[in-house]
Amino acid sequence: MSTRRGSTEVHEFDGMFRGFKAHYRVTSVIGHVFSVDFPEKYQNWATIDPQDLFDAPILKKESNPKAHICRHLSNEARGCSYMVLWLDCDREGENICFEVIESTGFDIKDSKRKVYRARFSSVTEKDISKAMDNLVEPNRDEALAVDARQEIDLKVGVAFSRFQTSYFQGKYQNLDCRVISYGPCQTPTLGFCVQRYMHINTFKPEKFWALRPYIIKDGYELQLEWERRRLFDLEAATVFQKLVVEGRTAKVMDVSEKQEVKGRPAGLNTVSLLKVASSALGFGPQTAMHLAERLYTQGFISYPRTESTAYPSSFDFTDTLRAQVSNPVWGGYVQRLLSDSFHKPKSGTDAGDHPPITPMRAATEVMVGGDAWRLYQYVCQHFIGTVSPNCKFIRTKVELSIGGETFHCTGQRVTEKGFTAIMPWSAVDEKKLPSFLKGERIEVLRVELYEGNTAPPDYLTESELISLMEKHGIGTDASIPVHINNIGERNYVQVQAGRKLVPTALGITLIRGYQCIDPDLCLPDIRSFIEQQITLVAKGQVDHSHVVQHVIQQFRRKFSYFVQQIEHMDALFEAQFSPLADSGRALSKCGKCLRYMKHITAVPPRLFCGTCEEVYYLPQKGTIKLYKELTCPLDNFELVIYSVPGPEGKSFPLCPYCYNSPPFEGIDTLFGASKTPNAPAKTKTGSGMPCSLCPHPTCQHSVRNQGVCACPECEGTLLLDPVSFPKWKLNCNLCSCIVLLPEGAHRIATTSNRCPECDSAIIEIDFNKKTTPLENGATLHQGCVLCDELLLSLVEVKHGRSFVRRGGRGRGRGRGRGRGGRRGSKAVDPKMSFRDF
DNA sequence: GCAAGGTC
Repeated sequence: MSTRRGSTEVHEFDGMFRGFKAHYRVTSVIGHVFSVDFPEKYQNWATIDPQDLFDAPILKKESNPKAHICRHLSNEARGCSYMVLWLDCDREGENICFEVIESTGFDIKDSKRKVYRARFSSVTEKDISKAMDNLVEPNRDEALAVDARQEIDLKVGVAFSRFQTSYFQGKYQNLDCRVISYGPCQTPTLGFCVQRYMHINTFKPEKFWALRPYIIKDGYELQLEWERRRLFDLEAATVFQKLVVEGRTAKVMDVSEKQEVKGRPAGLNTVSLLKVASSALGFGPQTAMHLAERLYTQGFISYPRTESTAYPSSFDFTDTLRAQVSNPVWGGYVQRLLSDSFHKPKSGTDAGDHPPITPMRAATEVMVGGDAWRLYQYVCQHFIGTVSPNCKFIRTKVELSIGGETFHCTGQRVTEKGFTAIMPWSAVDEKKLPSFLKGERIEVLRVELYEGNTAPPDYLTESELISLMEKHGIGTDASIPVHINNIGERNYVQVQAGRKLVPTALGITLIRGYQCIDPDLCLPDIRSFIEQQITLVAKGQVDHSHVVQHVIQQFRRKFSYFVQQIEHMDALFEAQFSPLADSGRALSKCGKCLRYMKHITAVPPRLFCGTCEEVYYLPQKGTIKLYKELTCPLDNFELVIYSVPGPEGKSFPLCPYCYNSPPFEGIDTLFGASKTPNAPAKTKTGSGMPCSLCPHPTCQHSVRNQGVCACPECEGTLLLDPVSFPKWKLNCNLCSCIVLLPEGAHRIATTSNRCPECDSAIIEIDFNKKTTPLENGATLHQGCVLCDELLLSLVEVKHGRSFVRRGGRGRGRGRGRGRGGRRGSKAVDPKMSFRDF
């Protein structure tokens, strides 16, 4: 086999296919190739009514455009006569099959260039050969069911999330949450936590009483258990107490011994691993998955995402056990298992996905590190437990009668430790009991009337939550940790000691809100409903688009009812959170009513106009100040200055209105550059549009009119930092590049003139009289920062990793969209380079 | 800034 690199590796070899010689080419994807989203036009929160999202078209976009998986598949498929799809054998896997088919340009109807699907549930030679000999066709219906789920989840989730975020963030300042999300998995997950919280809060303790007689037998003092356990009536309990006290002696009515069995575990699946990781090892589900993934990629354990607890018939237990013989703790135990012939594991369930999680090769703490080591140890112990004998013990029960009431005591004696030898935490407690003879009479030492209170349950533990999610079909093995993480990240719950999930005021208020408007919204049935509907598609019983239409229609109605009734939920918020009007300091003037808006610094930062009852979001990080009372010529809003935090903080002006509603249709496509690999996310300005990114042709604050020249590091433009006096500088609007200008100058400004050489903006500098570099004490100088020798000698590039030569970009202003320009005639202009800096 | 699903 030969292997070469690509987006993913490609392996090639010669072999046989269906009785003919064939050259094989094997490559892979990395999860879904595509994911769904709304078209650009629907991305603007300020202009799109969430209700319209239900009717919006949806697009499939490449999940990871940088990986170029689609192009890779298309390239590798060229020249192939057959394609065999070996994806996970579940619905999502079937859906990915069709994503691959689409990417490669194969056609399932083409009888010459055939597409096959391999069905297998483990990657062993036997299973692979069997699947290769029994190729089937990919199942379109199963794939369509996933398409349906994707569209439903997207539309429902995004519509509700946008509506409730805008509504509540537009009214309250201390929600402490960037987004108030809704989802058919995350919301019921939160619902479970809040349900437990309410159970605790509404719990009314009740007094109960129990009789506890004590006897002495063979020198041991023993407390006997009452057959009635406990009574909630003191009077009745006192009557029984009197009877028992008067009984004075206990008569042994029966002594029985029973052989009991505690069964060894079945194979380990993801959900069990996550539960143990949380309850016994103290790792949250997300951490546990990361550790498990690392152990998997390093070859120490098998694939960690599986539902199955049944081992495949081809599983090699001997090999897996042998790898553990060298372990200092359980090596000897494993050796004995191997020589005494290990036990056949419990049958478990086969979900048809992957085998249970098992150790693959021996590890040491030094090899994998502390946390991963603890998880690895558990995987090993669990695996060895599954092929160990059951635990056997004898339970002795002694029944006694005192004054006509029945009591008992029990003892336990382990006869065979079995798997509990390797999993000591599940050991059966030994309880010694003296021997009793039937008919024997024993004096009663004393009779206690125990008074107790019923107690509420504790907060839901992560482990209990995982069980509930699994039981109700909320999420999958891969997504359960994500949902649990989400409700924490959004500040709906907090993880307390013992990995207990305590809902926050926000979490509680949200669930109580759904409960009073439409309880369906936070019940687990909402997921079951979607699952059950798309199963109809998977089975080919109902058309995909019918199901989507039907389900979307249901949710559209739920949504409009929710919007209509939101005041009921709002009443709960009102009681819990502070209105925007009560907080924040007046900062800048609204362009509509010309009154001051308040600056809300709580997450998410916003400006709030109390008169217009409008909210204008601001960048997440950094500080906001008024910008010289300048106003935006397009909408009259007073501009603010946004400063990126850090010692070399950059500042950019932004208009609160334009930032939220860019002044052009299709503005986002103009920002193609912000989505290229060089530029993304580095702007740290959030998703809005500051003036430094605005290409408006006439506004004097736009990058078209404030840009000086092209950034030497990226596709961005350098702009004069208007508040950087006396340490004047140019900031790139996309990356971290900064160019320091002559320090201490009185004034530096851009002019409307352009450099005839490189088309950069000519800047004007008014030097300080004492430090002017100009002859005869002159202070005023105009020039191009790139071409003027004096200026060039006075500037310095910061954060420029490489001074690459840039060319063919025109003037840098407006990203080369400027008028005229010299591109073409002089494609590579050395003057555009910052090399000389 | 939004869902849930896949994956390193």
